[in-house]
Amino acid sequence: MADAPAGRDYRETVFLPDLPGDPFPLRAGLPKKEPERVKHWAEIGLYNLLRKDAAARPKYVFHDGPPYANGAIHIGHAENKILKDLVVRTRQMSGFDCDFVPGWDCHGLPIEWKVEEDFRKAGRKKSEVPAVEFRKACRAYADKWIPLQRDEFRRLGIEADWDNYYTTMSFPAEAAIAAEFLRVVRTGLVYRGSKPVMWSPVERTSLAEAEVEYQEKTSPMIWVKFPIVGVDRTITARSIELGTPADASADAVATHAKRVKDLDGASVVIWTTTPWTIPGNRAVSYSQGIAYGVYQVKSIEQGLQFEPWVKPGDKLVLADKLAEEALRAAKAEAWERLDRFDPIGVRIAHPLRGQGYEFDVPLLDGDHVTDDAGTGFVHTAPSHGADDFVIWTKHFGQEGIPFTVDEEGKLTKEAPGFEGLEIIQLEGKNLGKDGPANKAVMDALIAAGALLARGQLKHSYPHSWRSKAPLIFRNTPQWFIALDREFRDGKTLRQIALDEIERVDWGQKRTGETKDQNRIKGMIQDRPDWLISRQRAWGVPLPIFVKRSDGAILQDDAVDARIIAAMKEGGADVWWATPAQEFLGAKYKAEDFEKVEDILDVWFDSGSTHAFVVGNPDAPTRASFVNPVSTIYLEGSDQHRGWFHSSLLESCATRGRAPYDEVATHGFTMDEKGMKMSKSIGNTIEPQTIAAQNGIEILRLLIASAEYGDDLRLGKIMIDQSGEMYRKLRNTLRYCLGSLKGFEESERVPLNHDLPLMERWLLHRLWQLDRVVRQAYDTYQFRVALSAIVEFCNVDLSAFYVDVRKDTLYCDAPTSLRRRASRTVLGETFSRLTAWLAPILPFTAEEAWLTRFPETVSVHLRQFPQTPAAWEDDFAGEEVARLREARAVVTGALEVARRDKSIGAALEAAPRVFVVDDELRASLQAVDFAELCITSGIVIEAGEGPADGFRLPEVAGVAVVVEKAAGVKCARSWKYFDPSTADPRYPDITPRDAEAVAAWDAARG
RNA sequence: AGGCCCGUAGCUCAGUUGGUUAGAGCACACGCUUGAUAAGCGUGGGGUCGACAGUUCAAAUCUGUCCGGGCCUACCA
Repeated sequence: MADAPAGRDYRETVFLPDLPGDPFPLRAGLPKKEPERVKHWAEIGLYNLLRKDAAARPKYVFHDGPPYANGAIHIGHAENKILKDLVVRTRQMSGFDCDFVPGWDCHGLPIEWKVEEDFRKAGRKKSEVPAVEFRKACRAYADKWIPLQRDEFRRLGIEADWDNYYTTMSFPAEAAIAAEFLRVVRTGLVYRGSKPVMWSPVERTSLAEAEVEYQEKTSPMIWVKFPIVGVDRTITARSIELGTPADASADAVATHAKRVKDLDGASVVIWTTTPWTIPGNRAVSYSQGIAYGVYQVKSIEQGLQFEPWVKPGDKLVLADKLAEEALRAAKAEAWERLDRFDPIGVRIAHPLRGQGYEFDVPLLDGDHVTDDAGTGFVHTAPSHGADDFVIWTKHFGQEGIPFTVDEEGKLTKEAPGFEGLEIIQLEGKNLGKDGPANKAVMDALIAAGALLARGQLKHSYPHSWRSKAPLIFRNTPQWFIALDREFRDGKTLRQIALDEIERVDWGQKRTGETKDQNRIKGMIQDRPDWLISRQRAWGVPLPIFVKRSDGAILQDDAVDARIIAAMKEGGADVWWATPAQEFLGAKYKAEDFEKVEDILDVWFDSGSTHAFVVGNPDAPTRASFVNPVSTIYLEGSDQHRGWFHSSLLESCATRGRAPYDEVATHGFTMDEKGMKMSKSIGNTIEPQTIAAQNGIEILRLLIASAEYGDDLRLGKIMIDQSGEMYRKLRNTLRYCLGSLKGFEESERVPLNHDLPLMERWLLHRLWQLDRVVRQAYDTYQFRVALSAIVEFCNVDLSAFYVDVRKDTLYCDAPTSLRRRASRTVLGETFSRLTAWLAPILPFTAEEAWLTRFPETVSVHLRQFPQTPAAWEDDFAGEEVARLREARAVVTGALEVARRDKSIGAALEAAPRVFVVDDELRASLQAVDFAELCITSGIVIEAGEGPADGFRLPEVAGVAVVVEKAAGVKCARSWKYFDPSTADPRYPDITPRDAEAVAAWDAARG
């Protein structure tokens, strides 16, 4: 072959990066390939291999917050689980053992509703279905969804212990949740109080806000007088300053005297549309922001067909803005404003004083009071309204809130004079209409002379969405966990929780962001006691007995142990299915105790998962949870009031510490305009759709590149952009694979400063990138890592290193040191890129890795490669940066020449480069600058260069004049060269190419 | 309605303690290449930093008000 004819086609001698059979095509076919890979990982038991591999490493616990076992997963679930997967995978590859046990939350209303509906369709009311049967149906419902969701999560590429997931409804979990509650009971924090809830007398049940619908209803409205019975001398700011209990100045005495005179016989007037709540009245609220006056009636309207209740001379206290309206309703004709009214120190009586309502009624300052309607004073019945309850408990705690209404909506003996009266009619054709309670109360008020006026009002009123009957607010006994009761080293639960919030890293240690910490802190600071009892069916009971004689909770280890043991065997159902005496044993008599039948707030369930899933902190459930370096929770930012919150309180109550060391949050998925996704608007995007159309890695990449702490925007443009990013990354891996084709260990060169500058520089870049990527992954800032990787691939590799080195890679002989160095360093690059990308692109990284190393098991069993400190090479870094600046002037000049049509490809040029600076000129001369500029030749000269030379304003002292390359075009490398230098055997190619072809020919005989 | 948070090029993001003409990648336009080719390279256009007011010699950066958006304020998870 030595005498190869001129005009030979050298293409076969060029080391092009195409791969035989193209095992790693640019067109990835992700939608089809991803599910196959998931199946493969399951088959080889990758998860167990990961555990085995990492068994000896430090532990890092990621505790999965359980999604609700109901319905197909949506895009929010996908973001959540993908972010978790990113953390788990990066921890695992950063030298830790990061075991991930996924879980499901199973109890709660949504399933209860669904099951209730199913029973109703079958013609059975919930009240007719035995509790155990009903619960069994709920369990079956959750059980149906778990495997479906699990498969959807696996499709997202989430690596987890999918065969050993946890649920909050497994028997051991239910027993553990009950046991956790009993632990809290032992702290003394659990107490029985009460709270008004939305109640449907017709259905005899409480309702959730979501079960309530608002409809028009006509109600009576009444203005009621609360007589003023005393005016105390007030303590002014000035007297406090002077240290005297009351202002004793002569002026103050006179002012007080006038005040007493003005208010003598006066009444504070309230307005309400629920007369039946008057027996429950315990306070009147006012607002400091409203101006009030004392009004005296001068005359009443004449010619009325009835005698109004108001009389000339009556003194009424009203908000100035609403006084006229109230006085007109009372049929007053003329009145006089005697004075402004100051509520401080005024004592008033219940309007039914003398009939069992002997107490004074305090005047309370409340933010909820407005002067938009009514009288500016708000009738406050803590049993019958949320605002009422809040303002009352703020001043007086749980004391003194009466139970004036029973579960049928009848007034009780705590409403003297009205016992047994129905608020709403429960039967007959008037079902849902007002019962006799309203009229009876109004009659009593009239008889007491306390009614000022009345009328009728059509307004929006809550109704049950099922029975359509009107609802009432009813005070019911409930169980609470106290936040401000000292229990552990003299600290309260609130204090311990706040201390733990300081200890935990909410991002302030990782990124300096304090918003999550502030948010949870604010919530814990402000929240009321934890209401933990619910009158529902699908949950874990409060497994306690209350002594009838004194209301104390029975605390007996033997009883508790029997309850827990039974639940471990038979689940929470045993609480309903087992006679109380069996739990109580021989020591107690069942009839002496009330068995609590409420269920626990489902937040208590999820707040207890740390106890039975990871065994926080001293009873780890797996070897991989022993002595963790750190325990992290990561959820949507709504969980500040959800899981983060309940877990914190539960664990602080039972263990005195938060169950986590780190918390990270993510925002919500929005549409492309940043608007909330909703089915009714039709702007939702399903993860299943992205998986089927684009491949789930496109979504993973999108999430990894986002600032996930903020809301995530999702639309076609973003998905397309992510697809482009994917293509670039994949093509980079593909090019590496092609360039490394047939690489053998013997070809490897030592990685030291004897390498060519380009390779020294590339190693230096990898060293830099290594630091950025590690630091970013350590702080869960995936976008920082990814953008550094992408920029490296685009700017350093594709546009520079590879572009320059193509000539070497394609045309040098295999023995060329330059080519060997390049391939060795590209191997290191490939090694790092596949590792760094593996958490984000688990499918593609695996595909690339196994394409190069088919004998290995999985890229995911790797660690992020250690990068030797010796790769740091500031000289190479700075030198190449200078060379690239000069190169930018050359490419700029070539672009001008191209526009002139004087050249096409860069190889057609041989520019002259004028460099003023001696040092820079020396740098250019120290390397093959033509190679860097991908030109066939280059001339470096000293000086400013000609005036019409090409210059860039940002690169001073460099000018370029483009000249066409001399000689002939090499038939192999397409470089222009002097044919007189050619090897006679290969006259049409450069000597370098001739050497390579000779070797190629020799290898093939 | 309140509490907390977000708002920099078409898109995703950088912008150190306030300090020169506000950056990157992608997208877009034009050109080159046709040996990364349903690829690769180069050049270029594009931003009153949500709006307004203030503090300052100087504001994307600090303060206030407003606008737009989100989460929370559920016997929802």
